[in-house]
Amino acid sequence: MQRTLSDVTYSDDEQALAGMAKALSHPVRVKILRLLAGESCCFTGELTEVIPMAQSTISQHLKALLDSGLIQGEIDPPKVKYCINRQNWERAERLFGFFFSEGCKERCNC
Amino acid sequence: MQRTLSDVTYSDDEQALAGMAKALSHPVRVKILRLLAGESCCFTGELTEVIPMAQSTISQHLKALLDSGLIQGEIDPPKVKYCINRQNWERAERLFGFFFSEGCKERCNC
DNA sequence: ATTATTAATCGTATATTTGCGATGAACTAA
DNA sequence: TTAGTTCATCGCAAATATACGATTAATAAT
Repeated sequence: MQRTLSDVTYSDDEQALAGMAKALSHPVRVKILRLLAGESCCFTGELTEVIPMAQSTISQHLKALLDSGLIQGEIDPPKVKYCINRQNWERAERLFGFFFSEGCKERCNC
Repeated sequence: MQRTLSDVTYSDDEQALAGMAKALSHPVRVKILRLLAGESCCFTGELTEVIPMAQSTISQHLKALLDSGLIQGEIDPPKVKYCINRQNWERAERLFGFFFSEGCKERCNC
């Protein structure tokens, strides 16, 4: 993308929050996270049984979640067990919690 | 096993959370929200002074934030004052808070 | 009226995302 | 070995997102 103007700079928190939000910005990824987090750790195969999407598409979304750090994969041949990454999950919880709680305080006179 | 594609259904919460996350999925929108929420309500013009992006681009991002419901606009000719929409902001706070707190409880044995 | 200011919208170019089927890689079981 | 299972990756097409400059609309001030 063309960037002829001076580049915008972002704080670490802004980038981290946007990155986490991007991982959550597709409903099927929210659904996958709920399945992984709420019930138990899942294998990819179980996800394809629950979500009517091509296996390759689900694998792509899992990769996006892996890249965000919100989940981790554990090889258990021939399957792969995906789990919530507790550390990053809690970091995301803090980031979003702080973002929403600190925003729009008494100074915002709308 | 072949299955019928393109018929994934999502709950209201899944769609709402993904929609809010999408609004937060670009760092400049996070920055705009922080400016609107943290300091004071801003006019668009003040944003263009702080963020080195074309006015049309910032206007596009503001429109995305408007569509998400996280902000609202108040016409104050010839300017437009954008503010956090408290109601939807708090809804987003609850949605994200619940999502992260309910996920990955004791059942998740990773 | 004319001019200035402000912000939305239009048109365009490019980048990214999304989804699928096909294929490949790694491992197991026979 | 051969065949089967599981999941990642490739290649492609379509949709969406991003960013810009130019233009338009609305209003205020002169």
